[in-house]
Amino acid sequence: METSFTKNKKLSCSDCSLGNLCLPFGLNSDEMEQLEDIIDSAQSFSNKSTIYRSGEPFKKVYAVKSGVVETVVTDANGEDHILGFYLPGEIFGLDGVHPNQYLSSSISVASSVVCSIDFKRLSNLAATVPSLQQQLLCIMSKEMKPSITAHGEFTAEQKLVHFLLQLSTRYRQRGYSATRFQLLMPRKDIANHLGMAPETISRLLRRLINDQVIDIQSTEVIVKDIDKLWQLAGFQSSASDHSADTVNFI
Amino acid sequence: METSFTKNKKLSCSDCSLGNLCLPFGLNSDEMEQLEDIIDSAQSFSNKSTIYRSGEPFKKVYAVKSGVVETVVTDANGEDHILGFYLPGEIFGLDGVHPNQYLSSSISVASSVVCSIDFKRLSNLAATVPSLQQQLLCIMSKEMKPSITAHGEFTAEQKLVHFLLQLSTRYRQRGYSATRFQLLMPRKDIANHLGMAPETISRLLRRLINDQVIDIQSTEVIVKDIDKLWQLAGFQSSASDHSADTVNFI
DNA sequence: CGAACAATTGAACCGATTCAAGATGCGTGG
DNA sequence: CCACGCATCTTGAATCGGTTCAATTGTTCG
Repeated sequence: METSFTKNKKLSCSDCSLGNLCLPFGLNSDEMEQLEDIIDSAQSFSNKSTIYRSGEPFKKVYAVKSGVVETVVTDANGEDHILGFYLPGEIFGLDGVHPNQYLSSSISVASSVVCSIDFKRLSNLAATVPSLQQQLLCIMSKEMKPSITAHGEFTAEQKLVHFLLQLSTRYRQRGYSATRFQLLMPRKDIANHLGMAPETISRLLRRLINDQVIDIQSTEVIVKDIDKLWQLAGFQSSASDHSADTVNFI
Repeated sequence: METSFTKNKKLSCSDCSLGNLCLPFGLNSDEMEQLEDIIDSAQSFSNKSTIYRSGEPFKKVYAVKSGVVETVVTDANGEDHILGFYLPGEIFGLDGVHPNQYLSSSISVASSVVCSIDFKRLSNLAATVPSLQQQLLCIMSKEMKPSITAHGEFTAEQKLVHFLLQLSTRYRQRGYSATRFQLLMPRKDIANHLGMAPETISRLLRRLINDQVIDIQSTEVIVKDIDKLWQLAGFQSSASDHSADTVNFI
């Protein structure tokens, strides 16, 4: 049993990110077949359409294939709170494991394609495939790390810059450009997520553009000075390499 | 395989909380023995002493037996950020699963007793004990739900009141009183965690005391009007029952 | 093309921080 | 046991960052 961790050399923690396919590396072809067997076919969702609703029983987890998905909770006052955005290659819905129902709703931003996986079958499979189990735990461990900027004590600019860096890093991890990427979600949603007014987002982006740190062409962000961006985020280290993995945390 | 979820009727999601012992229900005596076998003996930590440091390799997860433990990250500017507090019966250290090292440090607030569990052995055991696997996933799923008040858009009073309600709920879940509990961590740490100034904590607590909502006697909080507290938190529902489980989320 | 919505920009306002000072509590040593 | 010193907590007044409100411009789509 102890060896089940060490013998599978194919799996390292950086593999946890799951590639652009719905699911992970480190499986032999037989295991991979079993896995593909339980993945449902991809579904398309148009802008603002709901993938699952808060309160529904937890059955499936989802992987984004294209587009962006946001998760939202509505509080007792009817106010929505956007908890996070999920980019292509990322998994969402795992927060439903606990009370065995989704506590947030997931909504497609722009049009998105997602594929779903029955969680019971996935977790049963994980019990027989150690590397799959570890990857599941890895993904969840990652999501346990709230963006540190959520913990207050940061200026609006730091929060926004950090948000941009996070997107950049996550796109890069999935094989996309870290310096040219889509900002598909509306300002209003970014503002909601970061806990500030849409007007503030506007003003700050304007300032970043004026200062030649970034450029924005329609929905595309072009990072012109990533070091400056890191500096503005409040982490002066030339952190562009290894810290990529910890951007969610620090 | 499919039946491994349904046959173990002893396990329901509410069991995920782990009792006051280090580990969970739903195991037969043989499984329980295997589990106890891998739990290390309890260790004591004095006030402000470190249990593990950010950057150390991830080896163990920990359960609080008494006292309070906080997890902290230090950013590149040398500023500390308190990510969370762990009460008796709760598990911490699981955030280290991902990059296979701890990204936060854990520090005892006041004096605490904790026991540790080697994670490799725990996760190997989980692979053979489905209910243990599910509980692991459950605990992590719970921690994936950041306190919604962290997502900005809340007044300082709402954040603080929500924090108090969260403590109350978590103490109750572990069999302690929901209306009389210890506030062991200093104001400064609460302020840091909630992203506000210590002075603000002071003023708000004073107001809550003046308004007869709570009382504070040295380190003990006495909740005098829990309905009012929920109301102040911004969730007017008489939510004292089932929402207990979702307090982290909403 | 025009309507509806999203984004931008300016000016007044407000909540929370900051700075400064005083109060309370607590362990140590005389 | 009290006196001292240090740390935590409390309270007040000035300041500032970000919000709110309002008006304008830009963009998307039927």
